[in-house]
Amino acid sequence: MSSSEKAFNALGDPTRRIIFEKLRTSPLAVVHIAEGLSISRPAVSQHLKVLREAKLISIHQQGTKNIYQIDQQGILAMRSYLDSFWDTALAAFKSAAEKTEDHE
Amino acid sequence: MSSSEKAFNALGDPTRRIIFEKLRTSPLAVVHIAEGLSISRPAVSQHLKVLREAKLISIHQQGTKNIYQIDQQGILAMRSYLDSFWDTALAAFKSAAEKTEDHE
DNA sequence: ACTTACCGTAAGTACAAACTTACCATTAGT
DNA sequence: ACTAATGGTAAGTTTGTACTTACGGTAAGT
Repeated sequence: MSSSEKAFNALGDPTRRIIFEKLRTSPLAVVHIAEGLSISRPAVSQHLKVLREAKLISIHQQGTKNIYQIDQQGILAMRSYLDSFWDTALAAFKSAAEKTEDHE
Repeated sequence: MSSSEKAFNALGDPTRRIIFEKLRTSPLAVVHIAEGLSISRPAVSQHLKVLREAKLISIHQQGTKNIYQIDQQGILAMRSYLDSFWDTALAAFKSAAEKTEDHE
């Protein structure tokens, strides 16, 4: 399973997107990530594991707390996947358009 | 449900990513999209609906054939979502780093 | 008009994965 | 040493969703 595949799978879940977005402004401990969420803390832990394996977040310990923060690797993987569609899709679109249109 | 949310949900499924990638090089009719896939054609139709509602693909008819092609809207939505993480996550990372490091 | 090719939708099933509770491990503080 | 705080994992349940088959509907060809 490629890097971007894991990332797309991970962000395919709404709850994981919410968790991911919580880390946008600053790193957070698990307790704080779980705050306000309607699911149990173990469920949050399981989501964090998926996000971590997709390299969308990274962890570092601080005493008894596990601090999670955004990891750029996963984001980069998704970006380049999407970019790989960009030009080729545009070319495909053009060639399709040129069948009905005529010049320029 | 926002535009990017639908797109992430759509590309969260491996089969839909395969279908999406099949359209990378050129637009295709449903029959050709289903070729080589191990699922039934109606299943493909259902996936196409999800991708279409996420604005990741668009459709245009050609006789009795329904031709699908990449739609840039969905890709753009995902890109800007990811980009919105870019700077802020970087800033968060920096501020975290500055606590342990000291200058520059 | 009839047949063939193409494809979407409905309804029901089966399975993956998102949950829960229960438990255990580690660290910090007293 | 004991307690409290933090959080990961195991096992089992439940639910969402990716499938299937069956059907209907439209367009093109004869």
